Amino acid sequence: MSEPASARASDRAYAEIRALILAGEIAPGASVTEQMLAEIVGVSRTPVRDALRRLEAELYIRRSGSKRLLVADWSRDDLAEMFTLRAMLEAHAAARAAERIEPSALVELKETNARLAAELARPVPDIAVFLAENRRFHELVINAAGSPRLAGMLGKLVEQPVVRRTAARYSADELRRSEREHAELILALEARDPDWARAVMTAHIRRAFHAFSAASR
Amino acid sequence: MSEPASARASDRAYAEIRALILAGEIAPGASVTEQMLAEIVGVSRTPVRDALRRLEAELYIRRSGSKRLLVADWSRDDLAEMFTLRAMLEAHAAARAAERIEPSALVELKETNARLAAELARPVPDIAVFLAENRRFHELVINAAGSPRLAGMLGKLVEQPVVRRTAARYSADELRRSEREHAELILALEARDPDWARAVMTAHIRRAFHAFSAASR
DNA sequence: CGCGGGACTATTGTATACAAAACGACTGGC
DNA sequence: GCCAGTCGTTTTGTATACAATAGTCCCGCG
Repeated sequence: MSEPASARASDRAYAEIRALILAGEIAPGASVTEQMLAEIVGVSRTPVRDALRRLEAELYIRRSGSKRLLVADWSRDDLAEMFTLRAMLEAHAAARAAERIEPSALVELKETNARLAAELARPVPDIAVFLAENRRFHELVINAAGSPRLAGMLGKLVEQPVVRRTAARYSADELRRSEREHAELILALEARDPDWARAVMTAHIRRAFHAFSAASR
Repeated sequence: MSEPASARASDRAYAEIRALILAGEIAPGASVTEQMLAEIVGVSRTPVRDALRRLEAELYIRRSGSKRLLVADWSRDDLAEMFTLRAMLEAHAAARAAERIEPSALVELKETNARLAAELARPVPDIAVFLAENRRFHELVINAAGSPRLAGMLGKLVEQPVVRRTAARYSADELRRSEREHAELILALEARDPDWARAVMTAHIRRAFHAFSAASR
């Protein structure tokens, strides 16, 4: 990861608090105060407030009674909703990408999926590496869509806990399936066929959703 | 408008700055400083910064070179993108609403569209009233979809300048067409037919988009 | 013993002062 | 005359102090 520990205190606060929530170290539904977060991160309340605004916009945090801060606790329905929205938006992104992707981006997609495949081919694949490459792959597709608003919306959705909490439970078979679906998406993008790309992406995400549902029942 | 001038300074700042941008009183692409905004609103920089975070998340404001603040200047492509995303998301909302809308919400929808129709029937319709009822109508549909994330995303998209800047240029005929489309959507929702509802909403918004494009060419 | 009111406390919201960084302009050298 | 480096100014970022407000707890009264 080796982040340069961004100079901005508010960025550090954002990253750190978000990491705490994603790692479950804060406990979903728990109430937090600006003060305690400030102490954890080691900065004053000002940058923490800044970070909280962002986290609130991204639904990692809610406000109860317009005051108290609660960390998000997603219900099964919430997760289903996220997957559904993500499927719709990311399928749209794939379709747009098919119409306008640059050759260089296609190359990068292939390289990324190759790294992902290589990891899976190892005797004991490192899930974290898989997730990183997977994330990178989807990010490339979204960027290729050339729609900043879409990218912004998806940015908030994609990284949400779902992936992290569940990927560990995916079977090796599921992971290889992902890699093959990525490969097919690349074919669709190369063919510049938006309908095909949309369909592949929709199937890819909805399959992941059901794999997730089954695994976490 | 008669807003109760919310107790929170940051809310006032948010509303006021947003209004300035929407009314075009700040000039798209212009650069602003926290200080000057603070003076305009009559509060300190702190709540202004708070408001700016929100406005930034909603893309009313960008940051150049990761520092300076610029008010958004939407290109034709940006506007097309907003309409496209809105059409997709709101059509989805309509489909979900068809499956789960409450009878009471249906009644409210009818009442809202009736008020909208009544306004159009007057000798000189007040566009502001039309816009308010129109907004309310769409809001009801979105809420009936029962998907908070979807509602959040659309909230940011729907109100964006498009509506305000352009509705004044819509012909009376266009406005009546909107009312009829709303009526058809209500039929689709009553029939609990998601596909129908989706199609009507898609058509409704894409028609509005093209009316807008033609009017602002 | 239960209920309401009021003071206390914890927490958020706002202002101000200060630090760091970025932009711009000026000057000196080449 | 042009480029680069540096200094000053402007603007953002952070800390701290203070104000307002919501939540709670306890006491007194019915």
